[in-house]
Amino acid sequence: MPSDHGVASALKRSDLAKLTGCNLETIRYYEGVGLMPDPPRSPAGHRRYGTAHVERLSFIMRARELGFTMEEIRGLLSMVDRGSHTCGEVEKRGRDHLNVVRAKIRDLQNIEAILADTIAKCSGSDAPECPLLNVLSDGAVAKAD
Amino acid sequence: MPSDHGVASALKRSDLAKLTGCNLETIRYYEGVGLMPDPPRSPAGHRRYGTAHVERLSFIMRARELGFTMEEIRGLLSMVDRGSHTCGEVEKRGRDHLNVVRAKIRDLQNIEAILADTIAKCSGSDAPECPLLNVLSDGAVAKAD
DNA sequence: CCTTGCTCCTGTAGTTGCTACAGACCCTAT
DNA sequence: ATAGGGTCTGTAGCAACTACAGGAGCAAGG
Repeated sequence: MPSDHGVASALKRSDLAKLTGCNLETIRYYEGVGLMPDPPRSPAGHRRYGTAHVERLSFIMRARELGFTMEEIRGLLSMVDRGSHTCGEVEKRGRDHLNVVRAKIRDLQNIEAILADTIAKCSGSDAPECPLLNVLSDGAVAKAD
Repeated sequence: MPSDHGVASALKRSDLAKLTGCNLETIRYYEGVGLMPDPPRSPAGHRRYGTAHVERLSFIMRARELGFTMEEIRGLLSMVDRGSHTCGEVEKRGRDHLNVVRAKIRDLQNIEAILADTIAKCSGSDAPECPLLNVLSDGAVAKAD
C-alpha cells in the first residue's frame, strides 16, 4: 500500500489525468497559466490532488468541450471563485460565446457551399482543366443556376 | 517617377499586399516557408514583384478563405507547379477538405445545441443558481423534454 | 543639400492552447 | 540491489501567422 504522506485522498498527476480525461502535460500547463491552483506536494515534490482539483479540472474540460477559450474559462472560474456570480452574468457570457460559435458555423457553411458547388462540377477525369482550380485561380465562384 | 531598375511591372511588397489583401508580414512568412518564391531584388535589396507573384498569392489567399491548411495549399500549388495535375486529383483534395469542413460544422452544431438549450433555461436573474454552470460543473446536459 | 518621415530590410518574439521531449530525480517491486 | 516505471523541471515544437526592434534606403520639402 502506497503511503499518502497524510494528504487526504491524494491523487497523483496521472490519476487526475485519467479521472478527468485531461492530458498529463496539460495539467501542468493549466497550473502554469493559473487556471488550476498549484497543488500541495509530497515530501519529494510530487503533486498531490484532491476532489476539489478533480472538480475544477472537470469544469475546465467541459468548458473546453463547449469551445470556450481559455480567457472565457478563466472568467467563468474567477466568477465562481469570487462566489459572487449571478445567473444573469453567466448567461451573458454563454450568449456571447454562442454568438461566436454561430458565426463560426456560418463561415464554415459558406465555405462548405462553395466547395460543394464547385466540386460538383468537377469531371474527376485526367484532364488538367478543373473547376476547383478555376475558383482558386480566378476567384470565380460558379453559380448553380 | 520612381525608377524600376529595369524590373518589369515591379511592385513593392506593400503593393503586393494591397493588391491581394494579404498582410505585409505574411508575404515574407510565405516566402520563408516556401509557399511563395523568393522574389528578385532591387539593387538596395528591396523585393520586386510581378504579375506572377500577384496571381500566386491570390491563389493562396483564396485557398485560405476556403479554409485549406498551409499543407493543403502547398500540395495544390506543387501540383500546379509540376503542371501534371488532373481534375480528379484536385477534386479528391477538395473532397477531403470538404469532409473536414463538414466535421467541424457538425462539432460546432453540437456545441451550439447544448449552449442554446442550456441558456434557454437561464433565469438571467441575480440568483447564483445557473443551468449553464450546472452543465459545466456536473456535465449534465439539460434535456429539452 | 539636408533633413524629415515614410517605407523597407532582417531577425526574433509573441499569439492560442496545448503537446512532447530531454535529462534528472524518485519510488516500487522483485 | 537494481530494473522499470512514474514524476520532476525547463524548454522546444505545432499551426499560421502577427508584431516589434533596430537599422538602412528613398522621395520630397525647405
